[in-house]
Amino acid sequence: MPLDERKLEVLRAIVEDYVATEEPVGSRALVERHNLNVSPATVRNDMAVLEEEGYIRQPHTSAGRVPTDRGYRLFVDRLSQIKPLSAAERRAIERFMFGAVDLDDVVYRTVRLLAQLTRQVAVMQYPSLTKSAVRHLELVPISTTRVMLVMITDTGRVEQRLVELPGPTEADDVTELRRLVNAKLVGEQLSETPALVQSLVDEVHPDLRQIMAPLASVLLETLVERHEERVALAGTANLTRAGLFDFQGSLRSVLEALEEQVVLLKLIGEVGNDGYREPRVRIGGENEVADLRTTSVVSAGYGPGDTIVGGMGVVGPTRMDYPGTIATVRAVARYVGELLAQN
Amino acid sequence: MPLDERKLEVLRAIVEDYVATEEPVGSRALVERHNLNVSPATVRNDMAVLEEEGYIRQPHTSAGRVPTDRGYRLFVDRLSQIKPLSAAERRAIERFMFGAVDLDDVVYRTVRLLAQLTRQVAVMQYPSLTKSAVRHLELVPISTTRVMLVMITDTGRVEQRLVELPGPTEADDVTELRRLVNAKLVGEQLSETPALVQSLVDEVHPDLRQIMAPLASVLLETLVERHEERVALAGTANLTRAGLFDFQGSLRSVLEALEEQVVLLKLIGEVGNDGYREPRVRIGGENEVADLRTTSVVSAGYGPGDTIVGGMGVVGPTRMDYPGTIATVRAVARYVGELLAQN
DNA sequence: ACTGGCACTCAAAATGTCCGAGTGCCAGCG
DNA sequence: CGCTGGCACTCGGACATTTTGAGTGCCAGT
Repeated sequence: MPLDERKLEVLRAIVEDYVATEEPVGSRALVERHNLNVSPATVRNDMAVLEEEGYIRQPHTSAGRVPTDRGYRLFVDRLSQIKPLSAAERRAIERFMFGAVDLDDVVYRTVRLLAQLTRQVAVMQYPSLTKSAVRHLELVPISTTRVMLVMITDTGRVEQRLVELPGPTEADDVTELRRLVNAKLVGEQLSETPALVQSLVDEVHPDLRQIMAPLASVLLETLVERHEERVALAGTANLTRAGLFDFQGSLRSVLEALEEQVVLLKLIGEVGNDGYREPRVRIGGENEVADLRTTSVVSAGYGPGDTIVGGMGVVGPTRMDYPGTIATVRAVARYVGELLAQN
Repeated sequence: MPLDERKLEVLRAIVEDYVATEEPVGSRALVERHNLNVSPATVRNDMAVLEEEGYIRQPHTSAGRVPTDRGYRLFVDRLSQIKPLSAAERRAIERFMFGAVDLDDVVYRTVRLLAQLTRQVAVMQYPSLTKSAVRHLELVPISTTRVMLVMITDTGRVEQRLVELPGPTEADDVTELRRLVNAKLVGEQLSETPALVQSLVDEVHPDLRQIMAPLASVLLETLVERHEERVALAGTANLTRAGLFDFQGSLRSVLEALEEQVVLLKLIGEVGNDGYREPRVRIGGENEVADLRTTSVVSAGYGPGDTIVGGMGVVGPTRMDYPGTIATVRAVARYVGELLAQN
């Protein structure tokens, strides 16, 4: 049965009231607070239909109704519109981010900001390497057989790695290597580099090849592997606020899931993959991570200009203020994007 | 009144049982489980004395006894001896740490290891800068008016900072600056550098002074300020295990405290200051952080050889297995120290 | 100095009672 | 035909009451 206008209105009212009060909402309370111009009895009939269709349910007979995941989904997709941020919130964002000194600091401030504004757990992926370009490569001799490789990307990120050389090496040779490597790689997207590194090894003067080999393998490691997989987290204390009712007793497993960086990446990271940066909402069971089936996730991609270098988002109970949260996540993601672009 | 041998034995038994069962322990249960060769009535008398002296207390009349902070303190100081680690635990440490690729990875693995072994919340300070020495400074031109300063320390840590120059600058000048800065600072302890930076500004050729000034201030910032203040955290999920009984409802504030990096530093960081690296135990109210009055902290310094570059530790309910926890923290701190020394 | 016995206390669990919000259904109304 | 008011019914939560048992303190006896 298609839901008519009023039934949708009833669903919206239920979601809003339940989010606000945290208590199952009954027909009387509903007509009192929202001015649907009908009687409780009518609402009850509508509720019965909504329940049949799986949008709401009763915790027990003779209790009020509570939205199901499906109900929230409908609400998010069709019944809500994103609240514009208040002026106070806009100011808070600027104040909070003002004076960030380096990339780590930006990330750190952002998660805390998000956690504070949404009063939920905030997660943010460090800018992914693969989407950024090489700005400079530095080779620093540590001893005659060791060199520290330092890479700086255009997102301002710095990676370092130790390289063990096969034998004692002249400072001049190191300088030459530095020149070669920079000439070849600076300005390139990281994702393009593996092929280039290979050609470096092939083209290099035979005298240097022995040294180039280990350097190349470390380079590859630095450029592609691992480590783009870092995630910052804040606001776990907010989990206890939502507390015992949501997450019924599974608070522990939620915390555990949040500590698994890999899990978080899956959650937040895949935002960027489709090149779509607008907030995305996953509600309860829609979530692939079993431990987070009692939570909803609102995540968005961020990055300078048109590129997306990572994701950020918020994890909270399914009973959350979706319009507000979505708006906040979007605003913060945009702001950080601008910040990165200025660099 | 001085406590005789048996009363101490009773206290030890109470602590051990309470830690094991999480329930107030009564006189009968005590004589049954430990073979003190006396009757419950006798134990009751001893308990009365222990209570008078403030080592134990009753949650309510007609309940068993529970150790107080003071009781735990006595237990830790005089009644317990550190359990040697089991072979399995030793293996776990090695297996877990094997293959760590860089400093960040070592820290990350260490906290997770600690959290897992102790089944509590683990905290670890990133190796502090002040105790380490400058290995190399690099200046990378980003544009004509911007330079990226990269510092590498002998603990393998890398710090970077952007420097805004007052005007367009020649590459040659940058090279010259790099030479000057390195000549002056490489090999010096970070704590010694502020004076040297000042002399750099004074001694530099007047042509370069204009450029040196902003560089110097950023240098100072990088060398001393902030940022040595980073902390890694793991195992917050373990808080829920101890759960509702300990931390009575203050779980939230504990989580909040744990998110405050500054607080954690105070907790863990001061270990190194006295140059003493053995585990230190702070029990309940002994703790200076108000939000952590319901917890105990076991912390130790770590570092290569004789120097201490940071602290690590464990936060848990006062009702914790002190001998085991102390042993684990000590062993892990030592292991990490050795690891750093090998570098 | 220790023990067994006894009266007493009190929190927690079990049981019972009541209340009201909420429901489903139905007959009547516009 | 859709909405409404009315009514009987359900059931969880709040509250009061009782029961139970672990634990205590104290004292007289060995």
